[in-house]
Amino acid sequence: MRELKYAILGLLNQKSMSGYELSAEFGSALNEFWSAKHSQIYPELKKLTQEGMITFEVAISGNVLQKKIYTITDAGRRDFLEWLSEDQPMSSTPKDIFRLRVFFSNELSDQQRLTMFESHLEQHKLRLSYLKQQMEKFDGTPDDESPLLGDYMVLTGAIMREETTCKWLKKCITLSSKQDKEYKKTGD
Amino acid sequence: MRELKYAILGLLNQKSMSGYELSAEFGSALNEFWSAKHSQIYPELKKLTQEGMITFEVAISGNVLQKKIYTITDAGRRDFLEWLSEDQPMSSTPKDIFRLRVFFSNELSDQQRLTMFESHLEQHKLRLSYLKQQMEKFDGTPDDESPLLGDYMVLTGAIMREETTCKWLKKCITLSSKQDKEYKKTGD
DNA sequence: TTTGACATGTAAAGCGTTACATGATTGT
DNA sequence: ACAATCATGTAACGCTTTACATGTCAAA
Repeated sequence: MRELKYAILGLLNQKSMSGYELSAEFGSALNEFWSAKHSQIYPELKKLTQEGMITFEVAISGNVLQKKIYTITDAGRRDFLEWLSEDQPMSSTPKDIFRLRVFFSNELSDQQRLTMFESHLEQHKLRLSYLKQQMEKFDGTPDDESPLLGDYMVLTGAIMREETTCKWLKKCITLSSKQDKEYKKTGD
Repeated sequence: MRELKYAILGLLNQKSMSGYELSAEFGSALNEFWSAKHSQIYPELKKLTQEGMITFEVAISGNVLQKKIYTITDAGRRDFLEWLSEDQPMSSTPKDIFRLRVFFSNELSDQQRLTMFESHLEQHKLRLSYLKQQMEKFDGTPDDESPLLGDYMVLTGAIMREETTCKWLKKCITLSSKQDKEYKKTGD
């Protein structure tokens, strides 16, 4: 599959940069749908260089510190574009450990279950507000020619996803405590 | 992390079954948020047996075909319940190869981009209708005591997620072709 | 002078998929 | 007889994370 390969080629197709900078990209712009540690990136860059997909030039930061600035080659660009043009079927639902917990949550006490949902709701609310703040970097909606449109689309998708997750968690909280109030009023 | 371990323990906590049956569970009920092939399940069952989390009895189907029916032990149940009770932070966004493609999609022609979105929209619509059909197995909303509630919650979440994905894809289609109509009318 | 960011690598271990391998049972 | 499903395993390969390992640079 070599998915990391194409993530890297895609980024280098936008702009030449070092492994460290690529690493930073995976931590910011792409973080919403991809990630990779430097321990995976550096070996992949080595491999891509050997395969002729990219080349590098050594640059100096300060006096001696070396960094390798990688540039995509024509072969690399061709390969990347070919990959991008393939139509690939929808991938299977990704593993989700939280949903696994929810599936088994009838083994928890009502209180524990509620706490679990509320804790996650708080975290997703926070994530949502961060994403909305990210949205401010766009000055309106990019038009269909803009190279920013892809970025805008994935951010929009991420916000919609988080909003839905929050709604779902609220619904789960309602379902968990649905009969609780009546129960307690009668029981106490 | 041993997440497969807890997925298996959780299932065996509901009901004793064979590796083959566990395999089938991963293909149906849990498929919305977890999966595992038999090549991963059998070694894990072996390991869990060695660790004293589960035991098995050999049963015979037909005349000679053996199957191992696994049962969770008290130690296994304790371990599972402890894991379930831990409060774990929200996990980072899973890798999504389609969103990676969308991010880079400005390199595609308008037509290619549109086809990509439309193809995925069709697939997600199909998935959504399948999930809605699955929902019919529930006779109304399970109450908060029901062991079915977790199942109901994850199905609800999956439907909400697919609905949002469809909405997002439609939005992407609009954004891709936003200025196209005007453009073509003027250009032609 | 010390902290944090910059910068690049390797090693080990775990997780996951595909492929290899075998054989019984049931229904057509 | 044949196919589909039941049933269980191992091997090889690739991907990902965590930890190990080293050293520079800029700012406080």
